[in-house]
Amino acid sequence: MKIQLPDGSPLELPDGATGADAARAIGEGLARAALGIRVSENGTGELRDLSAPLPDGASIEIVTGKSPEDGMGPLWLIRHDAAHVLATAVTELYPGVKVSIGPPIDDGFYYDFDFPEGVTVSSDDLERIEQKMREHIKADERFERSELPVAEAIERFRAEGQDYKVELIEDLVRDEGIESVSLYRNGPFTDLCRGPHSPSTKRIGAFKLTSVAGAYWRGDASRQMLTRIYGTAFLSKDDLEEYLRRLEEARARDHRKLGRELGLFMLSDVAPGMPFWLPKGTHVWNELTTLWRSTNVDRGYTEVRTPILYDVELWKKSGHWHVYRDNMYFTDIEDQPMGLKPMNCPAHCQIYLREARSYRDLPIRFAEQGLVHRHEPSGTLHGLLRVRHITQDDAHVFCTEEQIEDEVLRCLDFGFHIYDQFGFKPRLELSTRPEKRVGTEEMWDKAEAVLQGALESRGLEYDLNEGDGAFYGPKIDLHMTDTIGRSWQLGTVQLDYYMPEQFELTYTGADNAEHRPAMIHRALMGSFERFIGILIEHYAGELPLWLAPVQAIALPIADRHVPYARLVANELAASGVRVELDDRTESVGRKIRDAELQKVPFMLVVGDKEEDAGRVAVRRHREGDIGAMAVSELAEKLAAEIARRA
RNA sequence: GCCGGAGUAGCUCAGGGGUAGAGCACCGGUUUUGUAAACCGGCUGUCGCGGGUUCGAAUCCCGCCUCCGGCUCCA
Repeated sequence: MKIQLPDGSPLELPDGATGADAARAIGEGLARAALGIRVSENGTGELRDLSAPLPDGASIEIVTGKSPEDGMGPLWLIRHDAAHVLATAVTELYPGVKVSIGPPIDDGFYYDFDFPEGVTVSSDDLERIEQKMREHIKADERFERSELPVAEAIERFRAEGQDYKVELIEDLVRDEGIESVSLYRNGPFTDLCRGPHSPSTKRIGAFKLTSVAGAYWRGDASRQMLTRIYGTAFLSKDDLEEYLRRLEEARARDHRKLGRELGLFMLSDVAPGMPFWLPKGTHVWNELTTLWRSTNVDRGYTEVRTPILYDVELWKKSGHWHVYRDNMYFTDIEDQPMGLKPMNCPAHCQIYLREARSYRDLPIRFAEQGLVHRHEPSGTLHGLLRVRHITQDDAHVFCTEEQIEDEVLRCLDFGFHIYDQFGFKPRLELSTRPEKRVGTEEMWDKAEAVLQGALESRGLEYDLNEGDGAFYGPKIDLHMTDTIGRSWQLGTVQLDYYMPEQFELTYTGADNAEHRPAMIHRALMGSFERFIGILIEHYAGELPLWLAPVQAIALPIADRHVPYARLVANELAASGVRVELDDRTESVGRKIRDAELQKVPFMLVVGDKEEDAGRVAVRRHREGDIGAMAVSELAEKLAAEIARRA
């Protein structure tokens, strides 16, 4: 048989030859380094076991530690291996444990177990499990693949009490009509597994179990809670250490830690999920508000303010009572049931309804820094990134059918304009019609086409999230990741045909007939809370000058320089700079250190020399001394930089 | 909400049935400082909350709250 190598050259092999044979035919070194093989038949490549026979005429590529990862590469293989070794160790250490699934993931792998009644595993147990895993890796056990008819496989796993495996096979039979399954054995452990695997356990260069967590079987909250053990594996010890070091650094950028250290906000047991904004954090918030307000004016929005508490009848009409009640807070006022708003749309509809609207008025764009409350489950709260008190940079655009496309594009462009300001590169997601929805198929066809068209007309990459739209319309979401890679939705642009219907919004057309406007719901930053949280992590607390709570601090060298330092501070303040004065009786080294730790962009050191010359010695955060300049020159420079929002 | 872990001074953390500790912060004093921590002294606590066991509980047990990591949810 003949196969083709990546450089296009052919390789002749005996019939029935395997990937391992091919590697050996190319070279002993390659054979030793080989972890897997990528086999392409008819153009589609697939990662396979080295032990699998090669099809005649295929193109192959031996996967080694140096191969690109590209979705499924060397790391995928050894992490998959490591998951099996983890299950091997756990089944040995905990007799009676049931195994479920254990895939490789972005940064490592996990395996989900159902431990016998009364057995709990905590992070204290990980070391013991790692020890056992090391034994199996040291023993360099081979991964051996075998196939078994479905009936036999079910019988086997049932006999072993491995109910989850039985369920998996039964589902594979039902959904894919398979007749046999593949099993992989390494040492004493055999697992139902599609593969592929590297040749043996020793290929796992370095690994570490990282955490224990709960996870529902099949991601279904109504089913058994399993114990998930997370780990990570790399080809070398150095890679592992580098990864752990990066994780450590990432923790230092955590907005919750920085928020406390920099005095931006606080959280308290007396109001879980509802941040308190400290004076410094409030400056950040206010700067963002100024940006928000001016850009909304620039783009034709008018600002409104609406109540946060409404008669429950409104929520019944809007549909929230039916679909969103569990996420809302209710109270009675003089026996009248009221609900705190979880969204601003019904409020903006009330304003729309206040007067008769003409097609000449459209589009009408109401923007509000809208305060909504949502009952987020207690276990999901997370600093500023998941809160119950949410201040949205919300807006609703009421427009005609013909205006929708243009308005959607304007929303997106507006969003990118804001994100550019911070150097954010959001990941885009298009969510389409969910199973539970309102409106006609034609409406959905058009709405989805409009959103997709908007993305494509801007040449934007996006992930399609089928069936995940709002019940009233599809949406485009803007996502950012936090410091350890968790994805958070910030902005959203949604097309809504439902709310105008519910509230009977109308406008008079050129034909003098009544028409129904469409509604675009959009929040671009998403919420101030979440946006600032991401902002803090993005900048690692080193906010750009215009956002920095304290933009400059005057540092007198000795007490006798305090009056001059105060003069300097006053002059800067008069130019609109947020400036402080450190008049403590401390060494200048101490004052600098404290200002550096507070990440103050400009430190202004003043002593005899500066006072005599009417100048300040300027020190830039992290850069150090950048030389002396006249106070007026500095004031001008800072004011200009702040105005540019650079 | 679910699973696991944690909660001791403002912060970071030690202690683990018998008088509550350290460093930093804070306060007082001395030093008057030239680009990342001057020196000396002092203060600081419902050991998350409630109940129980005990002669005695921060420590053991039960319930609750909050936080952390996941999962579900949200989007």
